[in-house]
Amino acid sequence: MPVPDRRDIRNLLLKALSDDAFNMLTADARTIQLPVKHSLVDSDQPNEHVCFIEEGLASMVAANGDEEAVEVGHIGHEGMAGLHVVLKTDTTPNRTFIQVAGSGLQVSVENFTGMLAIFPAANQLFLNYMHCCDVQLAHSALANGRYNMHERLARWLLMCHDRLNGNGLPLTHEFLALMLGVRRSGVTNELHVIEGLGAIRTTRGHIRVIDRVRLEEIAAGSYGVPEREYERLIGLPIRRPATQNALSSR
Amino acid sequence: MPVPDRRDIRNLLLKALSDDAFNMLTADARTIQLPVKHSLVDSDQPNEHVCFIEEGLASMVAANGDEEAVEVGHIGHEGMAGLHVVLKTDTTPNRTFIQVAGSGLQVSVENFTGMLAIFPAANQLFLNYMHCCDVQLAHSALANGRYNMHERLARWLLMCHDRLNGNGLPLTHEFLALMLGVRRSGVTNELHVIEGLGAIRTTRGHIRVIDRVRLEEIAAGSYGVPEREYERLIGLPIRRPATQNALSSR
DNA sequence: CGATATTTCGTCAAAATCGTACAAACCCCG
DNA sequence: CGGGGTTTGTACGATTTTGACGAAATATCG
Repeated sequence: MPVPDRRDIRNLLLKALSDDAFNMLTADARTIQLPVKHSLVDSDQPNEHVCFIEEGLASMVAANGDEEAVEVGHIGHEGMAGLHVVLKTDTTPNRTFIQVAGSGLQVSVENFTGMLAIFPAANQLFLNYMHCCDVQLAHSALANGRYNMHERLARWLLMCHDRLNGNGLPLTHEFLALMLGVRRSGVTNELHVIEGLGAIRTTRGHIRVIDRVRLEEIAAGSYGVPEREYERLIGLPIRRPATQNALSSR
Repeated sequence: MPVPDRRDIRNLLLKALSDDAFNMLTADARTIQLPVKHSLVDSDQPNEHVCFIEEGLASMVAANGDEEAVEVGHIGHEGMAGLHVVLKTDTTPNRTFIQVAGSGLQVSVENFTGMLAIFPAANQLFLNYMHCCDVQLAHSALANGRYNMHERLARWLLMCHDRLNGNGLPLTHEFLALMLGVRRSGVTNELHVIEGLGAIRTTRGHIRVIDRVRLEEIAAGSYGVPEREYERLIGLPIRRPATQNALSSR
């Protein structure tokens, strides 16, 4: 599929690029569909492309020799998959794959790094984004270490809400459990609690945010620092406006 | 204090630099003592220097508006404090400070970034180190999310052991608790268990590793991935040889 | 429509961890 | 030697999370 017109681009990083850099990058790009579980970066495998998410959600997951894994990075229309190529590193032990189906712009690694070499401002933009991801990683560790399921779940829902259109999040409890590294029925319980507090409404395979302010209260300090850093350095808002009782827009 | 002779340098990143890059960097550098709690990077404050650790240990800690904090990065003679300047980012929300007293080479940010601009190989070295720190961050999140105190404590001791000379680690339970984000007396209990397994011996304010192999078994999959990535990309060993019953060398 | 797979709900006892508190052991300094 | 601060050992109940299971509800597809 062809690249959409520049004005229709959703990806914030692409929006932040200069016209010249954008044109060079997209000369070689194409729009691809991103079905659930589609792999964007495999563990310890060089990847041929990076992918700018236009719609949907990807997760970066750290895993190891045991079967253990947790999500450490959240990527939506504000970011890209394959960030390690910004550091000119060929592979990474982390995996990245699609969690909520969508679409994205696929660019070859050569073209991407070539563009970075020519446009210093673009290179700096991606270094800034790299830094934001570092902060997000650090705060994933903080959340996992110091907050309980209640707050972590709210944090996770907020991060999804920031990165998806509308207020409906197509997520199963199973998936949330996998990402948070907790037991599935623990997620079920906590979702009920959060629903009882009036922040969300759940139906099978679907969670709707109805009071974002409340959700931010629940997440407490576990949410916010990486998001503010993104806005400071990239210059575009990532956090959604705090709509209360948004019973509209699915 | 003056910079030591190149051959006496302990820092692995400095060792990996070319002579020219090293000379440029150290023309402006000086050796400084690093007492416990000495701050190397403050939260959201631009720093004037970066610091290459020669001896001792620093921690990068993520914190937020609540009083919550955990260690997310471990820095010893294999690394440097102030890594975000490699990305040309002026500030970071994370703090970095000394945990085990030692010494390091202090270099001004201007000189450091100037050196990076002139020597592409050096720039790539630090990008590689950046990537290693990312992996470490990710695995801090993994450890916090999926491993219990027992394994996390062993992981932490191994990371200290890698970065300090000898087998003695000058650490109090209180400090370990702070870093791991757990209760102090929980650390006490677990240390007893690990001591009972014959991996360490503890005295007041001091932990001695006596069976590293055992310690690695205890840490299970929580330890190892970031270390292997470092060795792959930097080309120098970070993990200590597995000495059993090392009742020698303090 | 009916069969099948997926997703959700709920419950139990057990384990891990926490919060708090206090006493004992230890070290340093005067 | 003796005081004062630091570090460690230990205890208690409370809270959180787990592991394992089966039943109920809902989607999907032929």
